[in-house]
Amino acid sequence: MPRVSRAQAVQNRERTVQAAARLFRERGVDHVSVQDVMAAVGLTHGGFYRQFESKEALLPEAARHAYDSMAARLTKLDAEAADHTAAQRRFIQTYLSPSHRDHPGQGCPTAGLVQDITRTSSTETRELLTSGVADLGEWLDQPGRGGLVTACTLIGALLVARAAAGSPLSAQVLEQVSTALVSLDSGSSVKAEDLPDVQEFA
Amino acid sequence: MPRVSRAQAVQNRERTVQAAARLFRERGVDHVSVQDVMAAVGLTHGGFYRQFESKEALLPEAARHAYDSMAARLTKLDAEAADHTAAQRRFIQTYLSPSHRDHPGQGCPTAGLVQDITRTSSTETRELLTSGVADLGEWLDQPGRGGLVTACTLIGALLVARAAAGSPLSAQVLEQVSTALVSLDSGSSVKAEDLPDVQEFA
DNA sequence: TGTACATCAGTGAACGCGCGTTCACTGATGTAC
DNA sequence: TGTACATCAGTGAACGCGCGTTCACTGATGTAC
Repeated sequence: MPRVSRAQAVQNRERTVQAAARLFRERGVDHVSVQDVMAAVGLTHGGFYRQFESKEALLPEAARHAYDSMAARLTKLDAEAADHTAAQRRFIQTYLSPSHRDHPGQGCPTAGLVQDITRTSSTETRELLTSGVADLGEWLDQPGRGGLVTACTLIGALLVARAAAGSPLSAQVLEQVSTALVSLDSGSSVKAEDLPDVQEFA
Repeated sequence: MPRVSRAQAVQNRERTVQAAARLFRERGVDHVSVQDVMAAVGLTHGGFYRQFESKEALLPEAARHAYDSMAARLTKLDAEAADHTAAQRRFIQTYLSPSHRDHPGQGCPTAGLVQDITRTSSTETRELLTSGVADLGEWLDQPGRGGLVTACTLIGALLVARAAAGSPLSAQVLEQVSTALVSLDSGSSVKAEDLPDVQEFA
């Protein structure tokens, strides 16, 4: 099996980063072993060190991958929506959907990695979060409501909804925050039932 | 040394829970060993199991301790402030202070433990977070702004500010969110410089 | 194009370490008389 | 109140396990001629 083509090796590396980006967000860095990541790509753990210096070195690459997906999502929303305000509204609804709560692996990198990034010594990784939040804040900016505030509200609500999963409070948080942000946005009161049925964040 | 009085043993147990409540919030459960907790109380690790069934059993007790402190803080704020609105304003300012950002050990249990509680299998612990957030939401409730939304905004802002510590964004988040929440509260624009100098959250 | 050799991606056993947990032991505390 | 004994909080060595990392090895790939 071993000694795979150069192209294959490069692809394996990319898939490893992608798997780590998902697993780290799902379980947190500490609950994902090198073996877990490699198994997710169909390889054994030993080969990991021919591609990465250490497990620690995976975090910045995984974070970059996750934040790139996030940026792509924002661009796509703008392309698909009627205008930026509509894109913002759609983003908020999707962000606060039960689906996003239940699938952190493909979800918001900030929500999935805050804790690990808070404790990492990797400046690079911390800067990824910082610019990711700043960019999201700009994208969410509205007259009368700073985008950074909206971003923090979304992140806090999602994290609380995840921790409270199983309790009625979880859905309640998603609904109340969604309603508050969207109605402020449109200037009119919007009921949770009227929101479009949002399936997947990723 | 061993065989300490009954009263001393009870006190040692309480101090152990207290130390865990601090350390878990500071570093996360996974980065705190049983030895760390016992050493913080001046004991050795072996004795731990005469007081607790396992390390896992510490989390609900630590969480309860932390949420009790939180509840006491809210009560105290109401007692000291002119009215509830003033207490709310003061809470928000303290919550979003650099001091609270830099000292998670005595700070908000939800912000400090969300990640660990999200992943725990302890229903008891999850319920502590759930009722803690619900209570805070009620306490923060205002006409025109659901308290749950405010609570999520505070939590999200604090977590982002912690992860971004060292970057200008960190202080920016604290200031912008504080200003947004307090000015909405009072109905007038309040500048960050005008906020009282808040030293400690705990 | 074909051949011989070097490279190196991936394998899987092994190592070292930290951590949760156990256990025999100690000796002051608490209790029974 | 005093005495003898049982209890048990705390000690520190030891165990087992998982995980990050290393390393000798394999054999297809890539390259030099």
